[in-house]
Amino acid sequence: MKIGELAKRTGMAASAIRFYEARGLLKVASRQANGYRDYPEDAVAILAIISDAQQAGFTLDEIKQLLPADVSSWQHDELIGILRRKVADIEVLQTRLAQNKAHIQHLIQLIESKPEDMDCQLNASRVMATLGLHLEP
Amino acid sequence: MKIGELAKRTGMAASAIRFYEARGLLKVASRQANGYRDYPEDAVAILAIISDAQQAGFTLDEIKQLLPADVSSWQHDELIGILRRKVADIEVLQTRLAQNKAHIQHLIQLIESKPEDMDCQLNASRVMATLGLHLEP
DNA sequence: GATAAAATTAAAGCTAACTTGAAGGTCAAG
DNA sequence: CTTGACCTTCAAGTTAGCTTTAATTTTATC
Repeated sequence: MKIGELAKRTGMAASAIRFYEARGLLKVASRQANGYRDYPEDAVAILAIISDAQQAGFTLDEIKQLLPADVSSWQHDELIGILRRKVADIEVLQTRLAQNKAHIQHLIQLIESKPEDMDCQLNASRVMATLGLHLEP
Repeated sequence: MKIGELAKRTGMAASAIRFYEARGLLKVASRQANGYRDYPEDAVAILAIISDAQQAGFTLDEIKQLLPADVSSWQHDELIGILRRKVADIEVLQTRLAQNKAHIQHLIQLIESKPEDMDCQLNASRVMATLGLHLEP
């Protein structure tokens, strides 16, 4: 499969695929007689993994660790370690997001419960005060 | 207060504070006779808001919308709109994070439940297959 | 055989959010 | 009056993750 087809099948830009190769995420593709890269079917799955891992919040460098050139060389413990750490990271993010969401909702409440006769200036100050008081831990 | 003190009190670098001013997030600071920036106490609170908003996932441009130079000019409806959109964004993120977490945990399960006599190669393939089958929507 | 579509490379460009560096003014201490 | 900490500006550098451009070759199509 040439890079164009691989690009279409993965939804990635050919430039991105070459970029991944340059970064060492993809093992260097074999070449056809004309010099064009020639990919095996597997490449689609590997790029899918890269794309998924990225959506899961892994950086390209982390993904590189996760995907040694030789798939059979995956290190059980190392892999598990990386995955566990990522779960921990996600949990931290979840907590932060929940706090931020609660916070913003609190702000919305505050702003909406503004007495109709309160002027903008005062309301703004009230909001400011709240931000100052509650946003920081 | 000079920029150095403000930096210390907010935990930000002076360069970052100047950067925010250049980006229009902070109103241009008044100057002392010698040309040094001179900040009022309020600046600490404003920088705290910027920092918090950032942690909440707002970009500097969004924060700029949230923080008009003149606090009293906050537009009720506009502000509410921005906040609601941010809550929606956070909810999308929460869903994705939950999915990613579940996914990674599933992988950990798969890898850990590997029969002791299965060789690495096979296990790797199994993991690969799982990734291919389940990571994409 | 002429085009157009697709491939190659290396290098430069882009966005975000800053930091760093250069070159220099200001100020308190000794 | 010199040293060093702190301030100024402006320009350029940094990291991530790609994209764009340019110059060139190959392949497919009319």
